[in-house]
Amino acid sequence: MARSPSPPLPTEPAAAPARPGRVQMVDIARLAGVSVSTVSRAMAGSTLINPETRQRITELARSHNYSVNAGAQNLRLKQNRTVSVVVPYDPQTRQHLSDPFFLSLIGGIADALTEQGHEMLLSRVDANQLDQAASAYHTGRAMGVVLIGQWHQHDQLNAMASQGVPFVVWGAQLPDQLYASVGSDNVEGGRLATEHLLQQGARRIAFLGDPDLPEFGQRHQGYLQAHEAAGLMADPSLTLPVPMLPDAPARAMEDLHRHGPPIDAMFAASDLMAMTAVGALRRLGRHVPEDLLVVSYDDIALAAHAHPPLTTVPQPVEAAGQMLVASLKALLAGEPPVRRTLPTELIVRDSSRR
Amino acid sequence: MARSPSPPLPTEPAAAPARPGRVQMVDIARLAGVSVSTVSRAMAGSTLINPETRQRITELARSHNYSVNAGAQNLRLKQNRTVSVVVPYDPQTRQHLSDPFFLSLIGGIADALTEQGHEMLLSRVDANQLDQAASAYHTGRAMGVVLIGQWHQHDQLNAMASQGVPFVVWGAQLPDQLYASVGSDNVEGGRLATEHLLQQGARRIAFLGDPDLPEFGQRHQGYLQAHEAAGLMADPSLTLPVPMLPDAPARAMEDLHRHGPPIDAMFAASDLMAMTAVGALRRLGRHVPEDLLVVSYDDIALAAHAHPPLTTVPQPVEAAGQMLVASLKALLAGEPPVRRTLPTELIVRDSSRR
DNA sequence: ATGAAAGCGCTAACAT
DNA sequence: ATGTTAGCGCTTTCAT
Repeated sequence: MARSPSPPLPTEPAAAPARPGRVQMVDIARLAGVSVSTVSRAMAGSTLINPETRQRITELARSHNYSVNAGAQNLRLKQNRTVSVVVPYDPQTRQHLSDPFFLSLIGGIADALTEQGHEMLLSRVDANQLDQAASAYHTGRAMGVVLIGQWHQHDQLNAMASQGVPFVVWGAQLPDQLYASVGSDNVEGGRLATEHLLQQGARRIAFLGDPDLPEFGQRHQGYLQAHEAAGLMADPSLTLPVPMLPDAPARAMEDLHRHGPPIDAMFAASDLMAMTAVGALRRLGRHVPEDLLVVSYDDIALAAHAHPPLTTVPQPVEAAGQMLVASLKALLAGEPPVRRTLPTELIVRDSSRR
Repeated sequence: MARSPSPPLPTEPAAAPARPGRVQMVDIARLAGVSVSTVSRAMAGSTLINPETRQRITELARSHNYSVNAGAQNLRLKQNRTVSVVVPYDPQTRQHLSDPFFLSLIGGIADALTEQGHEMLLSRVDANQLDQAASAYHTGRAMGVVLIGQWHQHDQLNAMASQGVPFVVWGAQLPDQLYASVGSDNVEGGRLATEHLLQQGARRIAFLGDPDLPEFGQRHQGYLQAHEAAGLMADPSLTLPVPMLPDAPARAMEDLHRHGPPIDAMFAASDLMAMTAVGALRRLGRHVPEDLLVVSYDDIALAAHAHPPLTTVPQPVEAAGQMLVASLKALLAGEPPVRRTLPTELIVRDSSRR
C-alpha cells in the first residue's frame, strides 16, 4: 500500500487487464479520468455536471455497453419498481397455464406495467398456499404483488393483508374482505347471462363450472337469482361442477347426454369451457343454437370467431390490467384497499339466438 | 461517536422504536442476541452454527416475516437467477399481446423457469429495436434473455450476440445466424401442410400470413417447395400477406371472395388466423371442409375444438419452454450457441378431410 | 460456534 | 463542477 499523492494515479498501471467481471462505474470513471461520483451523476442526468463531461461519459458508457447496475442502485436508493404477478396453479392436476383468458389478462397487466415504467416478475404458486405469493415482497424483490384469482384461500389472503403485504387480487368481491381486488361483477354477469337465456325461452339451463371457485360461485349465484326472479327453480342436477381440465367439459357433456336430464341451454363459466363443450355436443349430434342455446364468460378474442360466435359476458383485460396496477399503486400510496368492479354487460351473438 | 467497549451494547438503548423501514438482519440479530454474521449463517443453513441457535433464529425470522433481502444478497454474492423474457410488439399497430400461441409459449417458458428455480422478468419491446432486449442483461437485472421472435431484426440480434449478450430466440433458423435459437422446422411444417392439401386434391391453395416475418416466410417456402415437388406452380396472387391484426384475415377473405381468384384450400400460418378466416368464410357462404380445405399452424388448445377441428402443425409449447431455458443455460455455461428444432409433424383433423 | 470488519456497485451528503 | 466519504443489507474471510 504505497501511498500515492493527489493526482489520480492508481497504484496499478492504467493498462491493467480488464478483470473477468463486467464493466462497471469505476471502469467508466477511469476511462473518463473522473471520479465515480461524476459518472454516477452523469448517468443520472444531473444538471450539476458539466454538459461536456456528461456527454463524454454517457458516450463512453454506451460504447462499452455500460448501464448502471440496477441491483446496487436499488439497494442504495431503497427503491423498487418491480411488481410481482403471481399465477396460482392447482397442485392436484399440475395444470399449466392454458386458459387464453388468464393469459391475456397477464398480457393486460404486462402492458399496464410497462406503460408505467414498472417491471413485471411473473411466477407461479401452489393454489393452496397463496400466501407464498408474498415472498417476492418480503425478499424485497418486488414492491407489491398482483395475484390472479383467490381460489379457496380467502383467509390466507386476509391474513396477508393484515400483515401489511401490498397486494391486489384479480377475482371476486367476498364478504369480510380485507384486501384490494379487481374483478367482474360476477353475480350480475351470471344474472345477465341467465336472464337472457330465459328470455329466449330456455327453461332447462345447465351451469358449467365449479361453483366452489369464488368467481364461478358468484356467476352461479347470478344464475340462481335469474331463475328466482323469473319465478323458476333451477334444477340442481343441471349444475355441472367440472374441474379446470382440458377435457372435463367434453366429458361432462357426454355424461349429461347419456344419463343426464335434457337441457335446452347452457351457461358456461368461461369461453374456453363453452367452446370445448360445444365441440363435444356437436359430436353428440346436438347443435348450437338450433338444439340448445349457449352463453359464456370472458369474451376471449376467439369467442367472436367461434362457430357459432359466442354470446358472452366480456371481461376487458386491458382495463383490468390498468385497474390492478392502479389499485396496487394506490395501496402503496397509503390508501385503504378497495374492491373494484369492471363494467359488466352481455354481448349477444349467434350462440344464443335461434 | 462515543467509543464503546467490547460488550455488545449499542449506543442506543435496545428498546429503540423500530424504524419505519422493514425488518432486516440486524433486527433479527438484536432480537436473538447474536451478531448479524450468525443470523446470516443461520438463514443460509450453515452447519457451522449451533443447531439450537439456528432454530431460534429461523423461528424469529419466520414470526417476523423476515426473508433475506434478495437484492443485497445478489449484490454481495454476484449471483442472479433471473431470466428476462421479452415479447416484441409492433409499434405501428400498438398491438397488444393477443395470439394464444405466444401467450401459451410464455406459459411454457414460465413453467420451465419456475421448475428450475429461476425467476422470470417479463417485458415488451419495440419490434424495431430488439436490441433493447439486452438492457435487462446490461443492468444486471437478468442473467440472460429469452426473446420471442426475431421479426425483421436478424442483424441487430447478430450484433447482440457478438457483444456477448447471452440470449436465445424463439424463431426461425436463419442463414449466418450467430445466436442461439429454438423453433419449429418451419419449412418442413409448411411443406407437410401443403403436401397434405395437394394430396387431398386441392390445387388452388391460398397462403395466409406475411412471408416477410422469418417464421412465416419459411412456412411459405415449404408451401412453394411442396408445389414444386408436385410439379405445380403456386399462383403468387394466392399469397395473402396479411398483417398481424385481429380482423385482417377476415378482410383478406372478403377481398378474395369479391375480387380474387377462386381457391379450394388454404394454408394459414397460425391457428388464430385460420379460425378467424374460417368464420369469415362461413359468413360468405363458403364452408370448411366442404367448399375448401384448411390447414394451419401452432395447434393451440382450441384448434381441436374449433369447428371444424383444425388440421395443424403443432408447436409444443412445454417442450419449447424447456428447450429455450436449457439453451440459455448452455450458453451461460460457455457452450457455443446452437439452433435447435422441435419435432415437426402434421395433425390431421376435419378441416382438411372431405 | 460466534463476532468484527471489509466490501459487493452504487448514490448523496458534505466537502471544496 | 467535481472529489471524498459513508453506507444501502448482506456474506465471508479472518480472528477468537
